Amino acid sequence: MNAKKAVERQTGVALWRQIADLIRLSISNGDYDQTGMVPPEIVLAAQFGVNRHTVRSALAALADEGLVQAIQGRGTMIQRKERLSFPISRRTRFSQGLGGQARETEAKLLARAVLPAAGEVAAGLRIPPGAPCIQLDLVSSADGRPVSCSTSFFPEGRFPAMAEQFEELRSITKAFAAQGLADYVRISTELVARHADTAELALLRLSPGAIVIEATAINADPEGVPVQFSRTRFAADRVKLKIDT
Amino acid sequence: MNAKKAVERQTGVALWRQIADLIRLSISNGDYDQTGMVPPEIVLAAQFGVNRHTVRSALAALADEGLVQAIQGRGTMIQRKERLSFPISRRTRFSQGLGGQARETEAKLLARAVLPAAGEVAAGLRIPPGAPCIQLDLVSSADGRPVSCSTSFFPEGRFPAMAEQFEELRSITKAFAAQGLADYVRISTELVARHADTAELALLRLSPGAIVIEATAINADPEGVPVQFSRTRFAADRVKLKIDT
DNA sequence: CCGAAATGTCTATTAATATAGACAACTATA
DNA sequence: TATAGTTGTCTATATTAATAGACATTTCGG
Repeated sequence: MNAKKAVERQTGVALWRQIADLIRLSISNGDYDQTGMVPPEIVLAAQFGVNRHTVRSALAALADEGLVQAIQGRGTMIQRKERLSFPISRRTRFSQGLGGQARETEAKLLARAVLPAAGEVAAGLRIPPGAPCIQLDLVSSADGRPVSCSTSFFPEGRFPAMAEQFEELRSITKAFAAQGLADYVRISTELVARHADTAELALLRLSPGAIVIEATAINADPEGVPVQFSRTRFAADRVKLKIDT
Repeated sequence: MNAKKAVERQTGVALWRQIADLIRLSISNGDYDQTGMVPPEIVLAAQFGVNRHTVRSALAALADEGLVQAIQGRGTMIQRKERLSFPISRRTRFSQGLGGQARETEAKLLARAVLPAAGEVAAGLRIPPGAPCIQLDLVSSADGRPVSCSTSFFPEGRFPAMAEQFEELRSITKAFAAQGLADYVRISTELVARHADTAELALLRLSPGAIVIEATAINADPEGVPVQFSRTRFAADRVKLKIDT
């Protein structure tokens, strides 16, 4: 359990960032729950085998994220410690899924468009390439912290008012219902983890070098006809995906 | 689709590493499939808004991974481009899951031990804390490339010969069968993505800063009694997890 | 066989990262 | 109210990362 906290040099990742990532991990693992504080800078410096100033750079980055707060004379206190558990199942719904974990969830519409379906999207939705589909870009937050950003495609022929309905109802599920689809299930999910790109860093308010989990999913009506192709990028340090089989 | 390839400075992640990660992503996305080559260094430098030497550092890192090979006068060729699709379902089995994607799969036993079950393991296996369990550490490879490393725990009371059987049969499924358990299913899976630690970098032969997907899973016999608690770390740039619901 | 286009190698300079040490400022407690 | 323990700030220096430019070397097509 007490994994050796080692950092490596000349890897293209600055020591202070490696250390910040490791401390963030320790916080979310609950390693410091007894005290509610990060160990003193000198102790951390010894643990990682670096200078105290290097540790200070790491802690400054974490303070910048709002994860910790240093108080002169006392120490560095942990402000926040979250990793929302996010269910992935046939019936995944964003806000429901988070259950009682967040007081408030929000889905914000970033962009909408109607465009001809390209290869992957057309194949997933099983519509001819070039057929019109509606694209919605969303950012979902829990308690004001962005958790994921997503791009969804819906067949325009079947759900022409998807964008308007979503804007009014603030929910994909309700927008489907308003257009005659009472229920839908997930028929396919693929997961990939990678570094966040610049757009994602901004949308999810991540620090550079952060990780996103990209879930490419297809939802279908009860008859199995695809109704939604979506690509959701989760902020990896804020969520844990729970797969219900 | 043509996402803007932007890099950021003063982030603690060297530009050459950010660029290497982006190029690796482009390769696995198939962006360069038409030519089978990476664009010329000058072009990449212009795209990323950096000096040619910085791009060269990135390409050198990728060449070090064996992903590309530069040939003077011709260009930089893509050597390898893989992302194994790995199914996650109630009946996930490592070698079966990879199907025809790899010619050869191998599971190597790194370490074995008998130890008292600690909190999380005991809870997952539903045995009293302190009850003996068998720990097996494995590295799984496909075609000689490490794909994942895992730590599994089995209740010693029920499967006392787990380690020996695995060593002989080279398969968890067969080792279970040899001890009277013909079938088992996955009852729980949790996924988290994070940076690889030093041990994982070595085991999976990753370059520093690489990402792992950590899957914490519980397998149970047909009656629903847990038989295995496992924590598997996948090399994120080599796999795509496919969830069958 | 020439020249365009690509990678390889070298030098020099600037900016960012990391180390080192000293001491000030603040907190909690004996 | 000392004092130990902690964070904050300053200076100085060495190492690494990034930029800039020049030119050599190799490949390939006209």
